[in-house]
Amino acid sequence: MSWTDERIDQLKSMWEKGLTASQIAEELGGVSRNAVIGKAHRLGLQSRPSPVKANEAPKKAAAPRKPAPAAAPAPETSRAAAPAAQPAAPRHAAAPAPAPAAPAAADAATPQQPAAPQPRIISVGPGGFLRQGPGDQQAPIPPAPPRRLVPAKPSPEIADKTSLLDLTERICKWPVGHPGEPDFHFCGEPVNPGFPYCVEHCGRAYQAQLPRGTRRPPPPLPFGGPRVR
DNA sequence: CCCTGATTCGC
DNA sequence: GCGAATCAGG
Repeated sequence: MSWTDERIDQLKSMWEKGLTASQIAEELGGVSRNAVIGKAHRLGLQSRPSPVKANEAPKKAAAPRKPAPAAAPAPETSRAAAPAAQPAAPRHAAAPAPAPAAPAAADAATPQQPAAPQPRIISVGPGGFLRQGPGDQQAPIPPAPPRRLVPAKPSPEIADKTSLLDLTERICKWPVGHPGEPDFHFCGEPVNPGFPYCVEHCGRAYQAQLPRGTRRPPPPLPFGGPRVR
C-alpha cells in the first residue's frame, strides 16, 4: 500500500481526532502502526500525548539508539545535529511568553493587554473537521477541503460478539456460524501463541495424521469445509 | 504481559 | 520517503 492523497487525508483526520496509531493503521489497512506514526511525523502532525514524552530536556542528550558500529568517534554530524536554527520541531509549541513589556515603568497603568492567551477550544466533529466557537473567526478554514466523511462503521457494536473488526494478531479467528448470518462471529479467545486460533480450536484445526485405516471421519471444518465443485 | 508514541536508520 | 526495529513510559 502506498500513501495516496486519500489515505493521507484519512490519516490526518483520524490522527487529529485522537485515534491511536494502531487504530488508524487498522482502519487504513495495509500499513503498520509504525508506518502510521512515521508518516504522521513526516507530515508534521506532531505532538500527541505520548507516554514516553513526559520527560523533558534531560541534561544528557538522548542516548543514541545505536552506538556507532565500531568506528568514528568523530563528531558525527548526524540528523539531529541542528542545534537551534530553523523553525525546527517546536518541542513544546505553546510557551506564549510575551516579552515582559514594561520592565522599568512598573506603573500599574497599562490595562492594555489583558494578557489572556485564551487556549483555543476546538472540538472535532464527525469526519474530523474542526468546529469553531462563535467568536472564533479564522476565515480561511480549509477552503472547503474535499474532506470526505469517514463511514462510522464500528458504531453499532453488535452484542459482544467478536466481529471481523475485532480480530487482531492474538485473537482466535475461528469462525462461529456462517458469514452472512446475523450472529456470525469469531471465537475471540486469546490465541495459542504462534497460531491464529485458541488452544481449543487449534486442536480442531490441526489434526494429527493418523495411520491409514484408523482415520476417523473428518471433523466439521470452518465454513463447512472445502467446497467441491 | 499488554498498550502507547518517538526515534533511528537501512532501504 | 518509507517503515521495521528499537526504545521507553504507562
